Amino acid sequence: MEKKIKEDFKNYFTTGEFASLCKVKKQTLFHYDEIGILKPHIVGANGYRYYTYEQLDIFFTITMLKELDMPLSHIKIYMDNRSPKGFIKLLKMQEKEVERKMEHLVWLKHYIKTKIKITQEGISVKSGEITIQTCPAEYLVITKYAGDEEEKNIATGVSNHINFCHDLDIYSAYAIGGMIPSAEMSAGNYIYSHFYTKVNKSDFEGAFRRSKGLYAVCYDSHGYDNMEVNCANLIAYAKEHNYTPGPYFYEDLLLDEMSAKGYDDYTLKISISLI
Amino acid sequence: MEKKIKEDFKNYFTTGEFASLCKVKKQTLFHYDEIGILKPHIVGANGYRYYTYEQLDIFFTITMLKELDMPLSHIKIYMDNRSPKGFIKLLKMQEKEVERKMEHLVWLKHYIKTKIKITQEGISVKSGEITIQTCPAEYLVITKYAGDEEEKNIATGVSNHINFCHDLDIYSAYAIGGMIPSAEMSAGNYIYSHFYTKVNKSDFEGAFRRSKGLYAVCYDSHGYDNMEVNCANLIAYAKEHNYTPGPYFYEDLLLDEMSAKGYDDYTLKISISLI
DNA sequence: GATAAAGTATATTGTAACCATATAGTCAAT
DNA sequence: ATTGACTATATGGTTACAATATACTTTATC
Repeated sequence: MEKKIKEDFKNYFTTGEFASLCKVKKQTLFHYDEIGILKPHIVGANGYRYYTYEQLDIFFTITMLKELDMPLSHIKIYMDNRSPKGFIKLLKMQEKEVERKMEHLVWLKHYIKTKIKITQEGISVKSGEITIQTCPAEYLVITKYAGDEEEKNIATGVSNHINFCHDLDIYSAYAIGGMIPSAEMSAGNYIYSHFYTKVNKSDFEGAFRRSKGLYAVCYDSHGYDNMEVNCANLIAYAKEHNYTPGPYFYEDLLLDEMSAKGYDDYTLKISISLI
Repeated sequence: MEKKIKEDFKNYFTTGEFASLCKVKKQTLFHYDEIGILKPHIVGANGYRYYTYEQLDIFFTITMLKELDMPLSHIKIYMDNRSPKGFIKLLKMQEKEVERKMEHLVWLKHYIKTKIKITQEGISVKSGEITIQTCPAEYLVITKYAGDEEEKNIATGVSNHINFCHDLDIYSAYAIGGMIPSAEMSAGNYIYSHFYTKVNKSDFEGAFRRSKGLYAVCYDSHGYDNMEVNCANLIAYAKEHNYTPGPYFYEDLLLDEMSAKGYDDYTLKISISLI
């Protein structure tokens, strides 16, 4: 009797063997058996599961589908209605899914690279010091931030800006920046007039072009507290050197909560064009 | 008092608002608060959570890390020890992760395309009919399947083959094929001598080259049952047409359990070179 | 100013796709 | 015959939330 069983199942894999070939735990196979997406080809009188080598390919295909985020429940639905034509249809859908994922990864890579650049700039600066930089043109998606004084608050302004960007499918690695009219500043009001998000020219037709040229730039690695002073310093600096300060301060956040602990350690960049 | 609270929190987002900007459920923010990776900037006396717009960027960065399969627990560890330099280190690691994922997707795409091709061939064939095909050269990773008769069983042979392929980092979209010596076949034995996996020439230096040229090919869409008959027919056909049959039958599985329900609906392809 | 509608909080349970562990039966080898 | 290796089922745990229930706050409306 023992001999007989051995003979019968010689060409099959036990759960452990099959799992090892699949490079997964036995548990996974139990689970797949239970939910019915990959049942052993036969089950012995002893309750042992026996798999064929053809089933290996099924397992790998299931793995592929899983990697493309298809839930096992959907795989189950497919398996219950499987057919050669259905399989091709499924594969073609997955092919598109792969392409979507690739595009997303390309975007992610760009996002990461940009974050690295921003953070490196944030690390390398001296706080409070004013420098003159020749900046290339930059493109900004901007939204006005005004409304009557009563309603005015940064949250709704930023919210509007974010929604505007989302509607345009724009998700930048840059934090939201703020524009402060230098005229208002001179009058003693540090008030945002616009919020912006840096984009590539190609990302949005109607992007605002921040012209290239000379900018007076000041960094501050102690958060927002000295912003007014920094702005005043920039204006003073411009006038001292016989430049006319441009109409807006640009406020950029370089180091935020992701690398600094608390508002007081944020690193900000303020720039104003020199004319 | 009410007015006071309103004033205080005017520039903050409530959980719901913040969630909507992040395009997630409030629950997610509760969860992040609970595990400590993204706590609201302040919590009101009423217990309400208030988030700043700067935290949006944190949320998106966390999302990015999550998409690259970093568990929230690791993100938490990072957040507890965060620093600008640490952030750059993290980002550079994620950049590599993106590249790994892209490579995998390239492979996946190839895998899917190959599966489509195989399945389409499987669909389009007429069962039992013998055709002559001019086949291009193909490269196979092969492992011998012999040993003394006692130990001989398909499971261990296939297992050895799989492990051999895995060691070479070869994961083909092709199911495992079998080579049957035509001499043995003529003697009445349908016995595999080798198992093989189709690869690209570049995948493996030592790949066996299945030479290009004429092949007699027979498909069977009713599983393994008629294999011996099909092989005999192929030999007969070759001789009839004054060809010498090559040394091996190649047995390929085109439609398996992934598209067919049960052994009897598998579609197989047998080919033998004509000399 | 009262009430309803909308939003927020906590707490509990549920989900997917397993993993870990415990207990018990089976098989293979000495 | 017994040991060690393997199998089975069953139960609880994990991650990253989602759904739901209940209670409290705030906002909007009459």
